Amino acid sequence: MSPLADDLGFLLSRASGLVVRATNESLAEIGLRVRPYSVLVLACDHEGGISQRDLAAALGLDPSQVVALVDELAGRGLVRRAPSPDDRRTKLVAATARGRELRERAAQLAGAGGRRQLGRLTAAEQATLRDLLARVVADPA
Amino acid sequence: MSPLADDLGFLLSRASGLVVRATNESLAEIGLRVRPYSVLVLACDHEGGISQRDLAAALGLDPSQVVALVDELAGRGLVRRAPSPDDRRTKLVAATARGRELRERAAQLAGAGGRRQLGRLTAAEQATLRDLLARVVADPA
DNA sequence: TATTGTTATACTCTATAACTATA
DNA sequence: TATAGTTATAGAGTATAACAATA
Repeated sequence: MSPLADDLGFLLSRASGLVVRATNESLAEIGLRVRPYSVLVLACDHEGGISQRDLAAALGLDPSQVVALVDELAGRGLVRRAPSPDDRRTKLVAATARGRELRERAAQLAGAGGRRQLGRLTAAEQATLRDLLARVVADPA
Repeated sequence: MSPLADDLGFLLSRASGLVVRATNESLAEIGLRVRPYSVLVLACDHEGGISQRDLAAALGLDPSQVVALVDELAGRGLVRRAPSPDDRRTKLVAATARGRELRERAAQLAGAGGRRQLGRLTAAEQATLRDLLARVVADPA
């Protein structure tokens, strides 16, 4: 008999929706949205490139969803697909110089967008929230 | 090592996605999903009915999205639309007896679904999470 | 046989614009 | 003029199934 405003699942999806929307609005200035941005971040942070399978796992997406995201970034010259030297099935997605350059600006914009909602919490509270959510999200393996 | 794993916005949308999916899977047994379920809850908790405009505000949706949700529940005889005595533009959405009956089972199922992810936190931690999210979500007015 | 990337498809969600009937 | 509900539409997100190349 708990009212909706106390429902953790509802609060979670509401908070997520607001933060994603605010972040998308900030990223619009450089023609990015949250999903492609997160792909760019992962590509930048893996020097030798990251396979689409690993990309999908890191983002919690199905590999089939990753294709269009990489296509979009590759079409803009922000990442490129390179065949893996170890396994010819695998394509390694790596950031280009332009991609790395844009990533810095993107990170600033994304941060500013998120703060429109999350700035209501102190730094300590944000850290608490981060720890709690990390445990909710963690793979129980 | 993943930098995204420290991003609060990413964690939020990931956690929300997992909880919503688990809840939808649980609710599938009675042919409901999270959104229609939340409408049913609000209809049940407002004895005299709630206007679609207030429903939209409470759920953070556009009024146009509420129409199909109410249609679906009304089509199953779980809620009904009644004209407001005060304003003939307004329709009050109220739960039927069948709606109230199903709501109890639905709440059990939704709770069980959410616990598949949120049960990793103690009750105290869940309360902390609830308070933090409530502040992120709150209207700053 | 199993896995990586891919295509295809369908359904849900989100976001707007515009219309109607009331106020 | 403004508001409540509605219709319509388009784009983004989610979920599966199946296929080709490779392991």
